[in-house]
Amino acid sequence: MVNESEKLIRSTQLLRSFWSIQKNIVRFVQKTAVENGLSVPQYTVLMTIILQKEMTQKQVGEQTFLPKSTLSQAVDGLVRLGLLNRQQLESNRREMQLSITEKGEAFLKKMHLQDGGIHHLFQSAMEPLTDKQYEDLLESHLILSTYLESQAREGM
Amino acid sequence: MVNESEKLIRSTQLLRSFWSIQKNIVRFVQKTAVENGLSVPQYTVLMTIILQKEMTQKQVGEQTFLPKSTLSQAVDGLVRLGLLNRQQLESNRREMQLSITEKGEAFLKKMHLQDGGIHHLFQSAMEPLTDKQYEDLLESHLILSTYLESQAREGM
DNA sequence: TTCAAACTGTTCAAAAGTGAACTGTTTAAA
DNA sequence: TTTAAACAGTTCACTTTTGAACAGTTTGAA
Repeated sequence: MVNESEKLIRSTQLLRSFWSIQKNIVRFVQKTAVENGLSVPQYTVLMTIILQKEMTQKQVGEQTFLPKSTLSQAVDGLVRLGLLNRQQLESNRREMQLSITEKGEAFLKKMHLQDGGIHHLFQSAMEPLTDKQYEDLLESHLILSTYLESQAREGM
Repeated sequence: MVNESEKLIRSTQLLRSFWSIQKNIVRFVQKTAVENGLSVPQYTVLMTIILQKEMTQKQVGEQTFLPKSTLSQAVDGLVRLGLLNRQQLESNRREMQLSITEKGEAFLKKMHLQDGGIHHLFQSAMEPLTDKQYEDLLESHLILSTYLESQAREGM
């Protein structure tokens, strides 16, 4: 049986555990982004859009939680760099349809293969994990993020 | 057997998995911090120091990866708020010895018990995890963070 | 000793991020 | 229709974060 104070200890421990990985991810994402002339929000936007090739700015905002002014500026920069296409949605002219350009795709691909980049680093870090550990990890993360996302919606 | 392209897929998937949790943690840490009149770096510093009660500013920097100008300002604010003690180390007058004040400890404790705070949220999120899943999760994270930390040192 | 290099932290100008007010669009109630 | 409220995105002034130059301290080679 797990009492209240035990639960607080556990949640603190798990948070610290995530934080210790998180700070490293952020550090390397930052490094990778800056080396390629992007800000962290810009990198985040690209990584989000590449999954579906085409999304509205609104959807990107919902997925990333970036404040809309930050998002607007990030997108603007990416468009100016020629990495994103942006055009009003005909069905609703308030919304912006975003899609990654060929240049954008090539850019991301190059970034990911980069030596010393975050992906390369993570591949090495994962090496000691067994297949089972990897699968379990993804599953546990999904359980947590599902709950967190559901809560996130509320405070908006 | 896992080939190179499979490895890239996996590392991308795991990174995304962490990111989806991370963005929620950051969001709530931000919220919790702001509600209590702190910046995120300040909250980070407090959470780091509470573990050992007493650390040098240098050590805090090594643990958090905060740029030293950010760290300096964060600490300065915390000292001004009366949450941290700061004094030169007699054994090396370049270094600053930091310790949490009673007020600081009480402050953190209050924050952690706060309803709707990040700890409260995480406790609920963890509910569906079995003990085994929890243990495995911590273990896998430890494997990953151990490697990441060892690499982090290099680019400094 | 002396003094140059390494170090720890601070300062400050510049860069990045963000809240709030705004523009233009859509919706739907009157 | 008309029009007020809701909505998506932009702008801009303000805040926060950060790199680079700096001040003071320590180290160790000469």
